[in-house]
Amino acid sequence: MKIDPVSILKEHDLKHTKQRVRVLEEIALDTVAISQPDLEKKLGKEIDRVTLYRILNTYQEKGILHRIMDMNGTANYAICSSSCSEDHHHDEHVHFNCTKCFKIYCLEVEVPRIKMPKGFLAKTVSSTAYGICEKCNNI
Amino acid sequence: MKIDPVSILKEHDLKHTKQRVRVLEEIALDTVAISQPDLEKKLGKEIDRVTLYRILNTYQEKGILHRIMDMNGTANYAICSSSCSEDHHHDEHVHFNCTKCFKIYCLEVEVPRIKMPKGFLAKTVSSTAYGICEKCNNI
DNA sequence: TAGTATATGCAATTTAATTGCATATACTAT
DNA sequence: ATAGTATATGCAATTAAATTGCATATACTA
Ligand SMILES: [Mn+2]
Ligand SMILES: [Mn+2]
Ligand SMILES: [Zn+2]
Ligand SMILES: [Zn+2]
Repeated sequence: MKIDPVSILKEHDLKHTKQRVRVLEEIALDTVAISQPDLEKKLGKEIDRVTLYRILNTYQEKGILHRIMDMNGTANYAICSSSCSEDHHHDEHVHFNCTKCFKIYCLEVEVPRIKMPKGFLAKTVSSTAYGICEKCNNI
Repeated sequence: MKIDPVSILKEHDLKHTKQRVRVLEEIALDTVAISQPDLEKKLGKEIDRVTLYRILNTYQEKGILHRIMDMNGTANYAICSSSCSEDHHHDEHVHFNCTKCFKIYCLEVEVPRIKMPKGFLAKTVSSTAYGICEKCNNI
């Protein structure tokens, strides 16, 4: 899937600023999710820390990015599927968190349906597998 | 299941201190997991913040508690099933995170088996459902 | 091109987590 | 019961993460 930051911004009625474009570019570079700390490092002083926080929040609200928390409570971000919108995300795929390289993959695997106990009404389910990723397996 | 802090400490070769007992008591009060911030509030100045961090860490390592991260990256703690040990946790049940009261429940539901793509080796899978809990449903 | 709305950067706060060290406490051996 | 040893605790200091307020810069509209 090709990412065009500029048109993504247009589609979501967001102003076109170089910081916003930059963040999308950086995240689109790799297919795996990127952690907020890594993102900060990559961007260095191109973008103010606070601005980055704000951009990531807006992107998440608008359905441009989805946030995946890793086992340490660190935020990771990945591009949403094209069908996500402000009101509703459609990113119910399984995530894979490598315990060696710590990368987080968005797998093309649907989150399995889970039968809830009486009284509990599940709206979304998140499912993360922890283990060794394909790259780390081949080393 | 009845919780006896003192014997739990014995079983795991941990020194019996009033702070450790206190933490276990507090967590055992409710069947739902308790968040670290809530725990801090409850304990007030009975226990130093740093000590609490350390106690929670050792309990987790020893397989006495398991940690569940909520959607905001906040740590929540719940008693482990009796079969958990230092080397191996057996807490692969589904968690339910209420989006209204924010409580986290350990459900008696096994995490479903997920088929991994070639190359990915899953060791554990975590599964959390978000929605409205039984209590909030009845209000 | 001027006017308006909002995004950005910077400084200041607030909150969370970690580290080092002196003292207190639990357990062991006598 | 007591003394000796190991380690848990509390406190102070650091480090790191996140939030807020506000002045200025920038993008879009008319
Ligand atoms: Mn994903
Ligand atoms: Mn649990
Ligand atoms: Zn890996
Ligand atoms: Zn609830």
